[in-house]
Amino acid sequence: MDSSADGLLTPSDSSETGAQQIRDAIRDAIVERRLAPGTKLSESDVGGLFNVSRTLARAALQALSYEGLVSVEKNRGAFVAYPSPEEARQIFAARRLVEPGILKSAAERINPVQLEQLKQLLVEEGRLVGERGQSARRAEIKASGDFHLMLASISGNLIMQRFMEELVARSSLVIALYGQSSASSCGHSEHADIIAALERKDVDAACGLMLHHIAHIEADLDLREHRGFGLKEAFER
Amino acid sequence: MDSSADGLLTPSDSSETGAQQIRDAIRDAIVERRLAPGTKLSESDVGGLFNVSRTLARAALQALSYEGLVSVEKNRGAFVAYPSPEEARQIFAARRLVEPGILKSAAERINPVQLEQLKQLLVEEGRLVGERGQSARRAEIKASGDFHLMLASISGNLIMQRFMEELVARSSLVIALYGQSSASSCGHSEHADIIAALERKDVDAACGLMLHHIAHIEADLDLREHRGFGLKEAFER
DNA sequence: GTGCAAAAAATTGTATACAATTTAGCGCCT
DNA sequence: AGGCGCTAAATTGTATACAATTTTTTGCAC
Repeated sequence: MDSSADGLLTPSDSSETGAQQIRDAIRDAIVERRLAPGTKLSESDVGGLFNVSRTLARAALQALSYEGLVSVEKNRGAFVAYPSPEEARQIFAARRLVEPGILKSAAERINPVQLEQLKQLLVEEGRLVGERGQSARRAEIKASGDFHLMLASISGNLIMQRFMEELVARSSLVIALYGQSSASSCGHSEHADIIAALERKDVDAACGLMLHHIAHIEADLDLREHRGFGLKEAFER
Repeated sequence: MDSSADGLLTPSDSSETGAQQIRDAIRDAIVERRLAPGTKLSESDVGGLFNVSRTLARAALQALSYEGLVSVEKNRGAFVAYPSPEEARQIFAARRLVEPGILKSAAERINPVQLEQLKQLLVEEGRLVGERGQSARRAEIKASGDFHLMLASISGNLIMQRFMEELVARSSLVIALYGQSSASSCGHSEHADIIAALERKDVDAACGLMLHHIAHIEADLDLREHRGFGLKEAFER
């Protein structure tokens, strides 16, 4: 099993092949938290790692910066994004703003096959919650996001789908930084509730549950300013 | 007077200076419809035009492709995006989904100064509607978009603001392709109505007016498939 | 040992060079 | 005249080379 659930329906970007693969690989590493926020991503290192020139490495990094997963600072290089608390709040505000609408749209268009796929995703997610180990944890993170992404896919709007991809990926970073309960799966049953509401065509309830779900994730965050002390502050008292 | 209203609050991208400027220049050209959809943007030409190497030209084009304003096809080059009718529908669906939420958020946070700026934007827009000539038309297009962008800026959410920038820019392309009444200003008074509702704190009314406004713009579109015949079809009857 | 300054090393910014692919032109055949 | 295949030109994909900037190291004074 590899990156798996990209089988949703990738926009088929059509641009250069090389940089694309690198971008995707790095993105996966960031989203699955194998790369910690703030990590330096030097062009030479990235290029060397994938056996390509700096040109492609740079293009990949550049692409990731447009998605907000990497921040490139002029003349200093690229780093895995380190979203500020304020940025974190805005990411979740955006999700609250957008996801009910996506859900509503998805509810109008969903067909039995898609509903089945959604449920399938859910049991997969449930299975991973049970399993133990780093690898399962990573897969669980991905699966949890894939639920939201699948809804966006069902909504049939590619633009919103891409936007959600960005938001979900960035959410992963935020949770990595500010999440408290290590179990990111706290919302697994909530996914089930949303599907149930969807199945009985109760759109309003589904939207309410979605908002509740997002709020729940956000409630697990500790968004006080500079929680990681700056080394000086850490020893000042 | 130059590109003017970038004074809103540009996210200050921080990446490379060179490519940025080129990207912005080309984006302006696309949004103001000096570059028609489908126009080929060869890397050499772009580079030559701005006196930089292909490297920077390519980076700029790449950046624009992430915004959906340029479509780059592998081994074939970059073209000013030519959104399909379906894509056009999705762009406006996204706006319907997102703009009421942004407006609501803006209404909660707006202060008198911002309200004044918004009104200022409106009179500026009104002035341009009256003027005649290509240059005024372009400025009017920009001003019309700036209204929506300013609301996003007031909402205080940088992520939604950037998303709206993308949507507004792409809308301009859609209107260029499928718009019927040449006057894109048909919705000028509607902007005023929205501000009026905003001023009397009637959020629901404002949202309703916004939806009406977007629907109004969309209603001016002729989204039948391949309205521009393919040269063969054009002479077949 | 600490602090500062200059030099060296490393890294990014940009241009150029070469390889791969597509597009256009040309001749030839039917 | 019209279509087919080949060659040449143009264009993109990728790597490398050089310039500019930042970071680290080194050396010296205190």
